[in-house]
Amino acid sequence: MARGKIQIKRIENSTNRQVTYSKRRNGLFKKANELTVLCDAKVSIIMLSSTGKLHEYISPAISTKEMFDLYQTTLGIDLWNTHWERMQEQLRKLKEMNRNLRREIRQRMGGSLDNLSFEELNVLFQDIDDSLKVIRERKFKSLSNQIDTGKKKLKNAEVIHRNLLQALDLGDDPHYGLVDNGGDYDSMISFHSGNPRVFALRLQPTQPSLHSGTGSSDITTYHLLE
Amino acid sequence: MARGKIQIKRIENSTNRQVTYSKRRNGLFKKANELTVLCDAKVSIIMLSSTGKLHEYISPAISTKEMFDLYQTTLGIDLWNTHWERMQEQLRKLKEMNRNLRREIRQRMGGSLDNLSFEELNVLFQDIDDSLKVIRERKFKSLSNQIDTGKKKLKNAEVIHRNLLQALDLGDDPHYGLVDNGGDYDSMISFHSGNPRVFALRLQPTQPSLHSGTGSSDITTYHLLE
DNA sequence: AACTATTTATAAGA
DNA sequence: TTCTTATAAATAGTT
Repeated sequence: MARGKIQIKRIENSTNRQVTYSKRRNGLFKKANELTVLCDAKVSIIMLSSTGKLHEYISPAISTKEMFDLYQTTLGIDLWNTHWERMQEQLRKLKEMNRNLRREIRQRMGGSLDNLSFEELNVLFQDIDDSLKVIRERKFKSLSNQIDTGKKKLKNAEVIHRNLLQALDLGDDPHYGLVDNGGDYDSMISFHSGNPRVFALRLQPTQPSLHSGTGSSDITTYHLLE
Repeated sequence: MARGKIQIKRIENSTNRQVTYSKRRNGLFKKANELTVLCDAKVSIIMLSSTGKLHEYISPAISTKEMFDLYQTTLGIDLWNTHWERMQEQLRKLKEMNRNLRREIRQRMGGSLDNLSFEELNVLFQDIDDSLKVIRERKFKSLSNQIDTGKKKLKNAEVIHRNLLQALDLGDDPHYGLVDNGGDYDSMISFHSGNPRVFALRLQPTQPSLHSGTGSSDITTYHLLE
């Protein structure tokens, strides 16, 4: 528009493109501000340059958030309102599922049985009784595994012990050769003991702290151009 | 800027103001579009006229919502974002809690036992065994209640039957007086039968239909200006 | 960042 | 609203 007409198409020279972006951005913001004043209008401009920088113009009488809200209200509901509602629905469902799961556990623990009929109680009883059998079997299997492991470790220890005796008998070479099995003897009979319940159910305490982030950001706001 | 310079201040004449608004809006959008093409940038403009009309320009390669999201991400978090994030955190917690509840139930049903130590299995077993005792007691109690209720209903039926016989014997008054106990005799032995499990656990199917709203609104969008 | 020849935008009038 | 046009403003290319 000066010193020669230009085609409206992407400027290939990168430096040139950035210079033009900067110049025209200022032009655009100036025009936006003139419009704001002359016509008593509200304008919000958000720009993203090809280098990823964000710039903003907002009329003095309004905030960008107000503009967003206005935009959404005018348009209808959408944008992220559907997301919001979908999320709330999901929350509701999860809470309900949670309630049901807790109830089932309570019943399996012998609580909240007042509203169950005889037949329901019977089904519940059979169900739990079956589970009990499975767990009993597991217990025995686990026990026999522990015993096997114990036997092996004991055997191992004996071998090492014998080697030590031999070494002491036969010489004073401090390197005993075979002794790299890495087994710690103490662990032989130490069962993992910890919290008595399988795991704790904890009601969420809710309400995290309010987030209050500050710090400089990538955005430049032009509130007024002279 | 032509036929005389003007002061940049509110145009008092209303018609004039609107005309200028319209002209300059077009100018602004045209410039925004040139900028978009020349500099490979993304621009979002939202304008509100003094008469309350909303107008929008958005670069072809992006949507207004994306621009909003970008704006928020770049700026930091706020606007509605804290709400959003708090909600997502809550969702995450609920899901985790649900997972744990399901695991506990699986274990109580004799599944997912592979990672439990002997001692943990033992605790689980005792726990379930205790629950079983509670439920067994409940079962018997429920049964004896059922029997008691049955006896009472039977007694009641006998009384009614006797009354009926008396009424037939003594006269033909169709109103039998006492017979308004409302008990239906059939229900005497009908236990509530239905689904055999106490209640069904159902994994949420997720994914509602995509929202596709159309319809006219108060906003005008200029996607491209020649 | 400044300059300036030109192009573009637009105020006022029709 | 749209067109016209004299003139103000914006800006491409250069320094």
